[in-house]
Amino acid sequence: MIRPFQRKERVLMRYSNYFIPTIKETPADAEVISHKLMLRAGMIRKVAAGIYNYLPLGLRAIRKVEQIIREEMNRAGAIELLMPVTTPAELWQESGRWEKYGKELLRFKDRKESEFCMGPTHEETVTDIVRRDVRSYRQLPLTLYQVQTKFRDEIRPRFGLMRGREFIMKDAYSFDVDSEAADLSYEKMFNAYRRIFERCGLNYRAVEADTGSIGGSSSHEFMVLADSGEDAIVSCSLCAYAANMEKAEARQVSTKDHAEPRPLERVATPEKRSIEEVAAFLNAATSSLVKSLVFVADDEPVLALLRGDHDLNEIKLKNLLGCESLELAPDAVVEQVTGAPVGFAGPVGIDVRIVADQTVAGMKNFITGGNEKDVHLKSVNLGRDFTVESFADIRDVVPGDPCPRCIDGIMEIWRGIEVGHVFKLGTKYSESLKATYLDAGGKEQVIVMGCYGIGVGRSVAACIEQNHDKDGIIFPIPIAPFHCIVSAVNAKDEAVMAAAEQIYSRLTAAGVETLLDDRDDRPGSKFKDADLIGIPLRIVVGSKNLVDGKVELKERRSGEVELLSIAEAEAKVRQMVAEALAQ
RNA sequence: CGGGGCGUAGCGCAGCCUGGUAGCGCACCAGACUGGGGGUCUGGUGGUCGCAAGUUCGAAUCUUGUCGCCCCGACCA
Repeated sequence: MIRPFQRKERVLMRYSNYFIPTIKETPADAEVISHKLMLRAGMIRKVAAGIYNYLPLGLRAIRKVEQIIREEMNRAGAIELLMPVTTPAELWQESGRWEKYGKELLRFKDRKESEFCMGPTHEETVTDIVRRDVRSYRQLPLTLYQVQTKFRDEIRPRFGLMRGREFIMKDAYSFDVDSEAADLSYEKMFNAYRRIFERCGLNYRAVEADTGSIGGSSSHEFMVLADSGEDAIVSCSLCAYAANMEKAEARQVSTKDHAEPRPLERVATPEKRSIEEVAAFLNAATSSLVKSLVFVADDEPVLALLRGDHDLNEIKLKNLLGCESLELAPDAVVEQVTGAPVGFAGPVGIDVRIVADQTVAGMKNFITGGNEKDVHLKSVNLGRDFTVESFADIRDVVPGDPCPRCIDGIMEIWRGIEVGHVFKLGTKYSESLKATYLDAGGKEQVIVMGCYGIGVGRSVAACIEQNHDKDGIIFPIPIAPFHCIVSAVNAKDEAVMAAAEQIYSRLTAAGVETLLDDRDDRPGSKFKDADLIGIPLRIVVGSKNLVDGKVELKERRSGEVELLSIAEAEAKVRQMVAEALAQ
């Protein structure tokens, strides 16, 4: 039915006409706070594992983040385009990733049996664009970006938007004439990222990251600090050094044990397998033990040694060994290599490559496994009892380690959510896909690339992890779905509704994104909803105060309530929003 | 991929062990009262018990298979 005269009324963002299906009870399968709150606040709904509907409120928050990203990308000189989700297999075969990417890559065939995949990232596609139409150094540098849905068939999607299979990502790619120019592009993007996460109101750290299988010279991750974060990051208490745990350097501790070597001793340790068990049984500190781990590196067994209280860092070990695959050896291999069941491995009298953490180099008279069931060795010493092929940093940093960069700094460990990642790619894709240009001398050169991602939905989730209380979400104004909610306490009171609508209209006209809660509900439920969905500012219009021409202004974060005249309240809201958006 | 668990109304769950008319709370609809922090009462709507096969006079309940989901681990960006 067409009711043209209701058009104006429809334009009002009335809660009663809008769609914010909030729920009181916490859904059973949500683990982290952001997931719970996004479901409860009616922002998202699950469609399948790791796949979500973005409901209006959730979409508005996502759009806010996207908008900030676009503004900062554009400011940094990047240019927006849009690439398809569907990518033909040929491009991926050309780069070699069709085989390498594994099961995360969702593959499918069209009716003609041609193979495609859902893009988990777009290096291939964007490089294809550039190689077709960029010929000359005059066309460089060039940075292209898009905001697009990605699909990665994660083994275990979890935590709502935090680790979904389908997710919205901003990905940018830079193209430069040489690595020096590429460094400049990288720096521009790095700075743009700082601005983006600052504008989003996130408490984050930019940390050095391992470049992993993608290669390239350097990489930084932007980590939002949160206890629920899936990544461990370390930072120095004094200087600017910060890195992902995978990458964080452990400085060689110069504590050298000068004790005289004692004679090697065999001790019975029945059923004592773990470091803790052995240490307790022999009444020794875990740090006086040496942990021996058997790994299989490209089918070859390797023994890795660590001080008992340290953890192995597989990335570092993998980089040290320079192998393609690395995994902890299965029990059968351990038994074959050591001649003993798991739990009694040691370096003495063993015939495989031995690498050790640098900390081990300074140890004397330590305890190791005896390569025999229920036997450990005491007073084991390097050189005399066994030799190590190489010493290197192959352990995880632990809290209190000295900083690798400054003199007095101490390492601290945090949990973080990776919301952004910047990479110097080098020529990995431009080489395999033959993206080249002619330099000023007319000589063909390979383009040097960089890539830069931001998880948009994940940023919203991370924001909620950092901004909530027992009542719900507390959105920072820049990414709030609405800046202000006008609650008409008694929706049946005409004076109240009229005043609320006027406030709503004036705020909206002034650029304040406002939601009018006109629902005929009890005040309690309306307040609970407003708190839950996290609108930063709330104006409450009630009949009692309205008689004196007053309304209530409440700030969600502080809980501060002020009784103000309508004009004052409007002015204050406008000012607060303007200030928050001014950055 | 290995281990564990769960699929019963929109949501949260009970019933299953010991087979015999499918239940509770919330939500939803109607009405009344109520009206500044998820209110009360009355009456109602809604489920082929994930799906399939089997055992049985009879299956939500027992058996097998299958699909989906969740958790831990391995793996991965």
